[in-house]
Amino acid sequence: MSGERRTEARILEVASRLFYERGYKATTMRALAKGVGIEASSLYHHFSDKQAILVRICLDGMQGFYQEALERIEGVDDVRERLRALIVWQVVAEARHPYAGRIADEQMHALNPKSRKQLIALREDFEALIDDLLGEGQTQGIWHLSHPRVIRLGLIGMCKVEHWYDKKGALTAEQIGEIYATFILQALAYSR
Amino acid sequence: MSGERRTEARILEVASRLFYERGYKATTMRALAKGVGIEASSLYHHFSDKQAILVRICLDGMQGFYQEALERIEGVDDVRERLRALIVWQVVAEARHPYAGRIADEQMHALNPKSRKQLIALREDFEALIDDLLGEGQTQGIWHLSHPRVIRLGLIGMCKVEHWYDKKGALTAEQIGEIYATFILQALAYSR
DNA sequence: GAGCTAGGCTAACAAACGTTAGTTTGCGTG
DNA sequence: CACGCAAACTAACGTTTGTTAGCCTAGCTC
Repeated sequence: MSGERRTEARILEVASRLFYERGYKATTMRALAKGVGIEASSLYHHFSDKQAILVRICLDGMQGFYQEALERIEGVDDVRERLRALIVWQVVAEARHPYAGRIADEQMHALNPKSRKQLIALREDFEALIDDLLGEGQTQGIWHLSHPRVIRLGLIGMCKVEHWYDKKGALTAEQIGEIYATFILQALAYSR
Repeated sequence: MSGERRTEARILEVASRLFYERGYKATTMRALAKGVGIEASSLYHHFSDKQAILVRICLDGMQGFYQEALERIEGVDDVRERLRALIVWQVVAEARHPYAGRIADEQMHALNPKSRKQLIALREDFEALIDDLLGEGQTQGIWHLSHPRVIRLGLIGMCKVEHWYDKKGALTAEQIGEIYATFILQALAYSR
């Protein structure tokens, strides 16, 4: 049985789901262990403590999200297409790594200060990506926003589909992302 | 000192803030009591148990929100203006009753099944309001949406400003709501 | 085959938790 | 003034929680 090298991955998987469904504090180590199929004390062979599990989920998730965001706009020249790519990616990312995004949002208070700072920094990096993009469009005369930051916050809020997105629904995450991207670009095109 | 008839209101106030900041489970009755300025056991003179406090916050908040939503569109004829009113109200409501909206979203898992059902029903009533509105605009030929439900979900997500709205910021909640309403109506006008 | 390690187990601890019991205090009313 | 009640208190309860200690076993290495 010890050939199963996946225990750590399974812990992260189950923990993500439970932290998402019940919250960090309300998820007990015993419940987590039961979900994985081992005893609570065995969790400590893979993680130093409960906090370390949360840190891994939040930081690894956010790091990967930001990294792929960069990759997806690399080499794309048109401002509109870069923005479209980022919007689609936000939606797709939530579908691909379910729970991680919302945990990072909602369980941030449960993180130790150091990790929380890192997480906030990563999020701000991503936000800066969008702010820059909105600024570029502005200087290029593609749109005219009097409150770009408020719009940016709205865009990000719009893309938080995790709490209703259904894998078995009629639309894929890509399709939903495209719908939002088109919607947003339409509004931007006629902004003043 | 018993002339202070506000203890119950203060409990709800402090509990809202703590449930929002730390989550329901992570908020202890002792911490709540300390915030109010009484002992933990004294909380049980005002509420039967911890759960009852959460129920009050979620259900009363949602009930009030839905009620005023109805009032705000009553007598408004133009579809676009009704939608604008609902969008502004969503933003304003979060600023007026801080925490309540996000608690209802995030701590729903901590609610007993019965109250959870009631809360979901209220939320669905509100969502139906927007769906109807979007449908009306469609039949009147004001916009053409191929996926109105997805758009509705996006609109609601956009209005969740509670986690960044700043009372002392440059913009009032009304102003932010107007910005979003204008943005959304612009996108709708050119949708196909 | 001896010995090490990874990864599981059982049992237990100390702290923290929601809640209850019983008491005290001060105000308003008959 | 006696009484009832609202609202606070102190003290304690039983449970749950994160975590630790110590033991066992299978598989790999020398």
